[in-house]
Amino acid sequence: MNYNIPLQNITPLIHQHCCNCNLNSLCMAVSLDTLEMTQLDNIINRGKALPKGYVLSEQGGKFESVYALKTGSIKTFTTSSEGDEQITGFYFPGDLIGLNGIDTGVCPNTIKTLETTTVCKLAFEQLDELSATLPKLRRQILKTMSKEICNEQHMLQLLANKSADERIATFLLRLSNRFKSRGFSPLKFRLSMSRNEIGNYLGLSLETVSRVFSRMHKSGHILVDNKEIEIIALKPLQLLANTEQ
Amino acid sequence: MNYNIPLQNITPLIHQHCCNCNLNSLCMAVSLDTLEMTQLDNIINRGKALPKGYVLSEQGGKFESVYALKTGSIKTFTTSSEGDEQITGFYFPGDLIGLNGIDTGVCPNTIKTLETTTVCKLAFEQLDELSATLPKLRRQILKTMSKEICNEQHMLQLLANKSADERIATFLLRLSNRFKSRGFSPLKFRLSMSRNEIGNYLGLSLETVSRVFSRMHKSGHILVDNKEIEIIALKPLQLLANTEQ
DNA sequence: CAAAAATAATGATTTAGATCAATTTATATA
DNA sequence: TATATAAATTGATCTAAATCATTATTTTTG
Repeated sequence: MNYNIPLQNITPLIHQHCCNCNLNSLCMAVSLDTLEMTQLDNIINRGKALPKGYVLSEQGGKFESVYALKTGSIKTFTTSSEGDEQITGFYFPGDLIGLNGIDTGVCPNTIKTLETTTVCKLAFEQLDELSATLPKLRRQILKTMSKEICNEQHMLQLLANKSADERIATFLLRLSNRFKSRGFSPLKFRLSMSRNEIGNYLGLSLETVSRVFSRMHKSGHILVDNKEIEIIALKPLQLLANTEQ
Repeated sequence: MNYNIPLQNITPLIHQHCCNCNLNSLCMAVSLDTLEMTQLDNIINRGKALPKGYVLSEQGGKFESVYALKTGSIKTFTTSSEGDEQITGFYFPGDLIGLNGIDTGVCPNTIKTLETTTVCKLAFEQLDELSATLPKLRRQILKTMSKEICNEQHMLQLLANKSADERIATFLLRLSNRFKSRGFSPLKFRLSMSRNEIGNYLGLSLETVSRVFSRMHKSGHILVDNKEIEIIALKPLQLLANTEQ
């Protein structure tokens, strides 16, 4: 055997099937056995790396596929008739994106990469058919959508009656939790979205986002170096958030 | 045949099976054939009229059932650790409620009647099993959740960057559309929720809700008589909403 | 690598809607 | 049917965050 293959050439190989994917437990394939995973494997279209700003699916287009995020990050947003954009979510490795097109058969939002990103593309019709015979897969799809609803209800709560400080603190803590569950550092991470995008998502102006970051930096809660964030005082930040993450 | 049976005694009889239910097309049973409907019928527990303020399911409780609303109206809300309530949705006949408990197995919000209300209770495990053999039913469940996600994303957009006037106008127009699709009058309806509940849902104080109602009344957009609303100028109201319903 | 463009930080000013307060109207209850 | 309680309206005041404006920093690109 040749052990001299460069790492970057090995990586795609060991990750090319669901059963070897390290995102297994987060993604579709949770708790499926080997045979079931092979069936799932057969309907997956593994994509190559997509550049920053790449549009995976456009609002108004036909709903056909869902996407499993492998590396990088993604934003979803709706564009109003006046042309202004509302970000509806940020997504990270292991997330399954695009299921909300089922109802109307039309994509209700645009899916766009925030940085270099790799995804697996799943044809929805085939996924649905497969789910008839794989109860665990069926349950996983429902769980994903259920979680999405809960996330959005959590956002409603945040937007309806929380201050700028509470929104930002909650935003950072939720990111922290999500990174943690993916095996990334929960206390030190890089924001792949701009201040403007954070503000848009949280219903704040970009100036307010910037000001709150500065304030939290000065008060010693976090360390802000442009897009690099380090949570210094977790408990006080949680207190500041004043909400469940 | 006896044609002298009072109407209130007939109604429960002709509505006791899904295939005779006038909410058919909105609810679970959309496009199922007679045999399929009979199967669905077997797992449904039809309830009697519930009084105003009745709690169907409490936040934190075990997730076991979903509810199909037959008559009346319902609100769902989350309660934070500090005890304040955030309304996440209002529901009307034909709506299917409670699917967001699937992810964690725990009810993420409380489901409460806003007035005298009747519902059908469906055991989720049985519903899921049945959906394996009934593709249309499976699709209907996914559609319901997908629609819920879209609704909430629409709310995010509303809360993130719309004025009080836009929020209220959009709220009224969405109600109008929902009543219309249920065969009720789209221009004249009774609000089953209080100003306080509307404000909570829309991220506004009850005073602002009241003021906007008064303003819209004075400007001739709507007619407000306490809980009775009549939309007088639909187009101008849509213009005021400045958003898709 | 320098110039241009985009993004972020910070200060000054404005404002929409919250909060506080009082009154009116509607609903529940004895 | 009167009384108590809750809900809604309306006015006065306050404030958090938006907007406008400038400067600094970062990123892109020729």
